[in-house]
Parts: sequence; structure tokens; C-alpha cells
Amino acid sequence: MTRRKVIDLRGFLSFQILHELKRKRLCGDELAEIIGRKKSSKLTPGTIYPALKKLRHNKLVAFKQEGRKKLYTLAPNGEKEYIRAKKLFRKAFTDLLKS
Amino acid sequence: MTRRKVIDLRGFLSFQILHELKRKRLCGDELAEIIGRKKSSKLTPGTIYPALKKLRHNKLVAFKQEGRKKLYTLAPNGEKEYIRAKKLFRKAFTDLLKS
DNA sequence: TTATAAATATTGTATGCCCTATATAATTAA
DNA sequence: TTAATTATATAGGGCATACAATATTTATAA
Repeated sequence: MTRRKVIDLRGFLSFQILHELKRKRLCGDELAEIIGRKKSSKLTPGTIYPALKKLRHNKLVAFKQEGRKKLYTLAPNGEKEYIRAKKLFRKAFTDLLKS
Repeated sequence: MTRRKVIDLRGFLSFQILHELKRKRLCGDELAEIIGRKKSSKLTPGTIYPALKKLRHNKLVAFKQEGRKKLYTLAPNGEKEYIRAKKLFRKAFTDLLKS
């Protein structure tokens, strides 16, 4: 049980997933890799798959089985949610990235 | 009990507190107001005060009692942590604000 | 002086993020 | 065919964020 940093910057995983899927269809493993790279360490299965499960249940993403991969895409509701969330995100953090 | 949004954009509160304190000394109530405004609703006492307590205990912020207010400032360690966190934050989210 | 408001604080509850550990199924390589 | 790899998945837990409700202290107004 490694000690967590005081400022650990957790958060917004679902939002990031939608963001990546808006660009491109991706499977869970690829999402873990891409988002993990931005956070400087690949996300574990115990992180990415429960997140995808929840997004699926809320119908924000859909998927198509392709071999052993599930290729995820943004569902219509996911697109809406993404747009909404992005507005909020920008309002909250734009000045933080500029300064 | 209002239903929570699927994408609720939680996170980074401690980071945001450090960010605001870097600009200006502020008391808890003002932080709740300023950060809350960016999130479109003022943070409740049950959110802001525990967060400040933890930052105090970790010596990332210091404060000076002034009347009934506690005016918070960034401690040296807080400055360091803020810089570190900001780098990570930028790496993770810059492209999200651009597109 | 007394009432009101401002600011701080705690308790209790809920939930998302994220990990480790473990497991299973499908594909590929030996 | 068997072994290794790839991809998905769940269980169990720690912790930060966030709310509502309640309480306390200090400053201000009536």
C-alpha cells in the first residue's frame, strides 16, 4: 500500500474516456494505455473496466465486439454529456492552464 | 437526494485551493465562493473546511487569524507541490482545452 | 444588550477514482 | 497441442470530493 501524494490529481476519468472516444474508436486496453500515458502510468484493468462498465450502463458509450476486443464508440447521449462536461471543465480550469 | 450527473467532474479541489492561494491570501469562506463560482455553485462548509484541514496538517498551507477569519497562504511545501501538480495536470489535460 | 449574520467546524452519508489481486476467454506462437 | 500473450472482468479496499444538517464562535446591527 503505497502512500498517496497529498495532491494526487485523481478525477475526470469518465470525461477523459469520452474525450478519447470522440476522436477514435478504441478498446479498453488502448484507452488504459492512452489515458495512462497522459497521467504518466498505464491505467490498470481495475481502473479502466469498471469505468467503461458504468459508461455502458448509462448509455454514454456503445461497443462492437471485434475478435477479443470490444471497440468502444461515443453514444449519442455520450456526445451530449461530453459537450456539457467540457463546458464545465473549461470554466473551472482554463485559467489554471493558462497561467 | 438529488441524482448526481454521470460525468460529475469531481476532483482536484486541493489543487485548486493551492492555485487560488498562490494569487492571494484568502479565508475558507472566500475559497468556497471563488472555487464554487468556477464550478457553478458555492462549495459547502463540509467540503471546504475538511480540505483545508488536511492541507494544514500536511503543511502545504499556513494561516493567520484575522478577526473571525483565518487567512490562508501557501507554505513553501505548498508551492513546491503546486508546481509539481501543475505539470502533471497540464500534461493530462492541455489537449482537452484546445480542441 | 440582544439578535442577527459571518465564518469556522464536525458528523454522517454517498460516490467516483484508482489500486492490487485474481480470474477467465480468446488469440497467437512454439 | 500446448504455452504464452492479449484483452476483458470482478472483488475488495483506501481515499478525496461533495452534500446536508448541525453546532459554535466572533463580529456587527438593532
